[in-house]
Amino acid sequence: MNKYYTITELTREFGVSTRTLRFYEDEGLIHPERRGRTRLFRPADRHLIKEILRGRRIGFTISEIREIIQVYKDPPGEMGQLQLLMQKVSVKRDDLRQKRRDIDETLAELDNVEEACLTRLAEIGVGT
Amino acid sequence: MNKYYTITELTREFGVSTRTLRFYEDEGLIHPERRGRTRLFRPADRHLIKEILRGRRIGFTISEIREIIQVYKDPPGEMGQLQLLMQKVSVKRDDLRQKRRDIDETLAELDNVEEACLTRLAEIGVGT
DNA sequence: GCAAAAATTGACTTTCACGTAAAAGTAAAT
DNA sequence: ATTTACTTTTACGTGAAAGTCAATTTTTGC
Repeated sequence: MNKYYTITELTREFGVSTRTLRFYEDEGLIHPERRGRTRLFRPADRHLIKEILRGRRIGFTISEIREIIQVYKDPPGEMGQLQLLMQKVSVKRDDLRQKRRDIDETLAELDNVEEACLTRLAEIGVGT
Repeated sequence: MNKYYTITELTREFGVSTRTLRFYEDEGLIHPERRGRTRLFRPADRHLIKEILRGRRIGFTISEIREIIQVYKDPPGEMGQLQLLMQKVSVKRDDLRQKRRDIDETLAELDNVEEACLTRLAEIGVGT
């Protein structure tokens, strides 16, 4: 069996264009197999794409995403590299925590906006 | 009294360039006063900049930020506009919630990365 | 086995959010 | 009065992440 996905199956599933997936391949994020020139995506590729898009949603750059993926494939063996990586992880973590605070604050603001809207609607509604 | 801020004071406080603040003015996000040609920022401007940067951190575009700011200055008076706005708010909210999930998942992943690093370090440390 | 649909490559274009350089005006301090 | 530190406008440049277009293959359905 060993299911394969075509490129358009995946573009439909994830709502991205073929150009995007090819771009990710060019950037070395994914390595779909080939039958001739045609790309064949395996479940592993599909999973990777999921992770890529998640990274994208929270604002990681392509190279940041690439870096994370690299770690999984081949964790650095050298001491210095490892320490550097851990530093980066720590920075990223702080960054993400800040983002979460930002999101919470913005969500609260959106609540305000909504309430203001409802009030307005009520006013208008009464006047009609 | 009525404190004014110079542009560089604010760039230092927020870690952005003058170009950035001027750009935000060009984009209609802020409207600092002028003494001659020189910009004078009031506390209100400073506060707005804070909000803009928060929006930026979570990936809002300039026009999305502009939209939110607009609502505060001048909530739409027309019914249709209001409903449209509320729809947008609802979409944004969903978007932000998704982002928060993404962040949580990524934080968990970073924990894994870190642990893998620590394990590696221990291995190497022993071998030395 | 042949047409239609789908996939490929390559080059060019676009959008966003500023960066950068140039040339000149201001303002306070020495 | 001159230096020093900012500030201004104008205008072109840039990098990331794709979008678009065109000209070929390749695959699939019948």
